[in-house]
Amino acid sequence: MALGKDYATQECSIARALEVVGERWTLLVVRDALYGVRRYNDFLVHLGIPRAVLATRLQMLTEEGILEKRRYQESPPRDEYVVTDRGIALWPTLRALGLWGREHYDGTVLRSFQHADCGTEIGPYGECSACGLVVPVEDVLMLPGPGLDPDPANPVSRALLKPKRLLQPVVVDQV
Amino acid sequence: MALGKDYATQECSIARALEVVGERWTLLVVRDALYGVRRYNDFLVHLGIPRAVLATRLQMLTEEGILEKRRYQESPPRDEYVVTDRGIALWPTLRALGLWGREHYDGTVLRSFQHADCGTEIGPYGECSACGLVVPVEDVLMLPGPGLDPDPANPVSRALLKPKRLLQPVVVDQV
DNA sequence: ACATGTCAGTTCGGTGACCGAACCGACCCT
DNA sequence: AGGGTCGGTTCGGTCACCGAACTGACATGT
Repeated sequence: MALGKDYATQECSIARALEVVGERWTLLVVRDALYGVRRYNDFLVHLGIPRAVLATRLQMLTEEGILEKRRYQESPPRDEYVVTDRGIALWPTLRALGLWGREHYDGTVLRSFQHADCGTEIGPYGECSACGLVVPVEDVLMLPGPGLDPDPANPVSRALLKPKRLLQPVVVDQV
Repeated sequence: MALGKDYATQECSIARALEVVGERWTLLVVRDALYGVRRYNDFLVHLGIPRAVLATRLQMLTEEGILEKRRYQESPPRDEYVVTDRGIALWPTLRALGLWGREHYDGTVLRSFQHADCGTEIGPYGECSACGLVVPVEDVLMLPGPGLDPDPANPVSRALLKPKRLLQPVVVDQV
């Protein structure tokens, strides 16, 4: 994890988790992967992250089994990074964190997440209160909220304005 | 947040949250606060964190309204840091993160969390399946699991072996 | 009176993670 | 041949974090 070493003295699952996803940018990369971002350049544009840091994070997340590197064309060779089950399992954490940030800092809805089957807003543990179950991530519908810039500069942000289910690859229209 | 600046280009509640609690050690300090740790020295001993970093984090968390500094004796003047509602609201995030770490890395239960009223293990939505409700943090009973060292070196870890409710101040026995 | 100990920090020198910008190689198109 | 894209790597500078030492206010023991 970030800086120096690990949380050596800790005997704690939270500390163990933070050793893997606690570094700067890491959770945002996973978030984007859940949103359907898959390509190096799309992560780069959407996150505004230094190139070297992105390369390091993608490699580390791949080694940890959170992303999977997959060749999608041969010439020129191009790989995409697809989120695995282990990465998908981080959704409740990201959802809880997002709700906390919205509640205590944003004060407005930037994105809303609904159960695709019934339209109910997803709760802090990724559950649908109406159906009383944890909604599978692929059944979560992401919609832009009123607080979101309706005309962002970069094409990935623009592609993420369309309502879409999580995990569905994002389609970036070429200019 | 960690390093340099913020996540400037992001319009996202998750990024906003990480600007506040995304730095190294920060979430572990909040975790300890929820466990009932309140004093500088207890945080220091339990976390094994550099003193300067702890001082910075406590000040920042206080400014952000996640902890509250409170004088508990006058001579010598001593303050304790008590978690506020805003900090308590991070419990679902920490719970989700801990479950992920346990599931994917630890493979054993280090601490278990039960509904104090009925002894049922808290579910993945923070709910008590027996009572059918989301358990308020003060009604969560924390118990040591089989994976936890039964005789830790430092007195704070030892005090946290006793079953106790979250938020209840931890009692460290002097030697 | 004086030494010793505790608590809550601050100070300091060294290391290394992160930053932005430039560069690189493989491939494509014209 | 020239220019553009994609997915990186390299590089110098800055800043966060690291551990250890120091400080000051107070309490305790003799």
